[in-house]
Amino acid sequence: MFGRRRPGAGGASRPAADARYGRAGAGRARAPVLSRPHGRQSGLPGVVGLRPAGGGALRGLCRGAAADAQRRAGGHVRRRRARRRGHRGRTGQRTVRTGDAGGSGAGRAPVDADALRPHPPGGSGPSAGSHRIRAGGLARRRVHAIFPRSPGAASAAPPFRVSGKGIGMADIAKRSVDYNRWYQDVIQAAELADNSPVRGCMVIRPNGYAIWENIQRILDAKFKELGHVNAYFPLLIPKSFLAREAQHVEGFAKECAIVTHHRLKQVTENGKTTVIPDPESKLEEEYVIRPTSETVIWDMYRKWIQSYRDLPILINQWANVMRWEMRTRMFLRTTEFLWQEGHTAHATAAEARAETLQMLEVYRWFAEEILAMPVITGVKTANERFAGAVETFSIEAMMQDGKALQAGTSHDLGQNFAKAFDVKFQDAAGKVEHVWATSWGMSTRIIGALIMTHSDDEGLVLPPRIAATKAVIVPIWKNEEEMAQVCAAADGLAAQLRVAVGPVHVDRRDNMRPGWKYAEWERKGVPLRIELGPRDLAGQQVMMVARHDRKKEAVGFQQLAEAVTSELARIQQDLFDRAVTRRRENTHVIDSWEAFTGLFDGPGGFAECHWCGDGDCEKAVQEKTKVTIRNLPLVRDETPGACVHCGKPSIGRVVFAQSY
RNA sequence: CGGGGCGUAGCGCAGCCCGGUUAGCGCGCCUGCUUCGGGAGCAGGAGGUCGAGAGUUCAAAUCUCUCCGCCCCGACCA
Repeated sequence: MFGRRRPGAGGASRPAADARYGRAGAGRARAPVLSRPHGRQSGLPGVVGLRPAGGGALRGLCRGAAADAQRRAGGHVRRRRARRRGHRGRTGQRTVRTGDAGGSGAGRAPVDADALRPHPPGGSGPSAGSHRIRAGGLARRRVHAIFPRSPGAASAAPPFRVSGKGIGMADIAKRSVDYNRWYQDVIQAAELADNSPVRGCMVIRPNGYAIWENIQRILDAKFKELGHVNAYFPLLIPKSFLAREAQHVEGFAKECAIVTHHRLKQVTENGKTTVIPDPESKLEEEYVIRPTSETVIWDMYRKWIQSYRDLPILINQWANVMRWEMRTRMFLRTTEFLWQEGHTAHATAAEARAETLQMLEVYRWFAEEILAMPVITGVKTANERFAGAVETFSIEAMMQDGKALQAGTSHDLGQNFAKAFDVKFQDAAGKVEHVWATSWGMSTRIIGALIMTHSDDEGLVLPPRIAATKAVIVPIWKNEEEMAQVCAAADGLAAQLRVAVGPVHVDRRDNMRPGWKYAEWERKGVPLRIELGPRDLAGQQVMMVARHDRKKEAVGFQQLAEAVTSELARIQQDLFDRAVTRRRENTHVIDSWEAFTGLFDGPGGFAECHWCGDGDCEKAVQEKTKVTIRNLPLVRDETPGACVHCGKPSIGRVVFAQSY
């Protein structure tokens, strides 16, 4: 994810990773990330001989298989046609998009977007003598006046903007029927993102951005704990910079947006006024919108580094980047995306390698502990290496359709960029040498992975640790008096819960019924729902319902904070366990080509196979089956065997899968 | 960038083939009343440059051309 694959030849065998830093398996036992590994990584034996790979990249043939799967299941296009036909052919019966028995949609209740917005104090005061509460805009404002939003409640305002029902109301396609459609539907239904007027770019909506903010907050804290600092480098990169590192330019040249002018000019043609780039403002040196920042950063590092005393430099940047992709998908591949890119400079190769592995471990920790997403840490093959890297490491996750998704990468850049940008330092002995570099990144793509790891046919499912709203309280009432009592109690409980578990929202909208609210919060992935009605109030208890398994439990007011805390922990663990189980069930040790093609013609998943280490052999597999080597796990079976494709000797198993 | 599909109200769609009053329907939205423990009911109402631009025509959502966008497939990739 961090970078372009290196298009050209790979290096010879590289030192392998220290197994300490990788967790390949379900990895309940975690390697702590708390301290920087000190000392050198001694040279380690090759994980597998990574041979020089041939030139041009061979790319994601993997899509075809997904397409097949989709065709099998009845694809998008067919679905649409069916809908159209349905309208024409069947008398009066509309074609319903999913299995919703509601059909006519008669059962949809109204929702008011305004209900949760703070109302201006003026003009919303209760008017004496009026007791009309429930209906109508004005009356609704009175409700808010009766129950003013407390400062506490306001500060814990939901990241979910409660929108009108018209938005995100589309039924969600079933995963089993149309996985791609389902993915898009979930994003729409949970209001995570929307298409923008700019091709291939998305608008990240508040619900989606809240997830990104949590990702930023948690990762940023971890980076800083490990000694990194943040900085910001410019969006525009002089075109010539890209050309400095041969592999790098080859990797990125095809998808750069280029700034050529600095001024627009109004022109009127056939009575229409429009704007064009002013020919007189053409730039002498054109700029490239960064596809990644290695070049600008290393140009600066040259100025900042003279002696070993200036090292290491451990800088991270939170930024947007742009890669002109042919085909885009929300979060997974957009023309512009947000990410974090770390760029470090070191005095020794060993230190750089240690940093690379340390950050890989950070990503592993983050994916597994925070996102409840099990990942395989490993080394990329030469074919899949970042353009300009000596070695690329990745974390790979399995999505619910069995395909792999690279969720974070960490690169050992060796001295490639130091040489390209002439960054040298003098060591303690007075010797001048190029510095050693790393870079590592995680992007908004991880949100796509998060969606595809946990969500279900009802909508988004979020692990509590990354969810912006941990729980939502739905008060239930029949009349004004009950409403007052129930809402007051809900506010009190919410205040306690906020202290215990963080953001909690009280959904006091009075224009929709509880059932509607349940469905809405489920779509939006809030991990826990707490129902509180008059009967509960009488018994001093609530009903607590988990989003992911709908487990329902009555909890007394006194035990609530504790119960919610432990229930959120249970949810977090369940989601992780569920994902681990799914991965295990869809991971197969495969030793014959027949079994290999059988797996990927059929259900798909991960295949642990022997591989000879030859890049051409890897490409041949890809061309035949659309399956690629995801990585060479840091912890893996190193029993010798025969390559699953060509039969040549192999010194260990690697992970094959179709990928996003 | 090649192949296919689709752009009509916030969402989902009909109308287009065969050009002709004020462009319809469901949901949502607004107003009122009744409702409220799993997606409420009735009544009234608002909302449209028919993706954009040219062209043909007395007349274009409808026919022609160009462009833009979205979706699927291929190529490419985080």
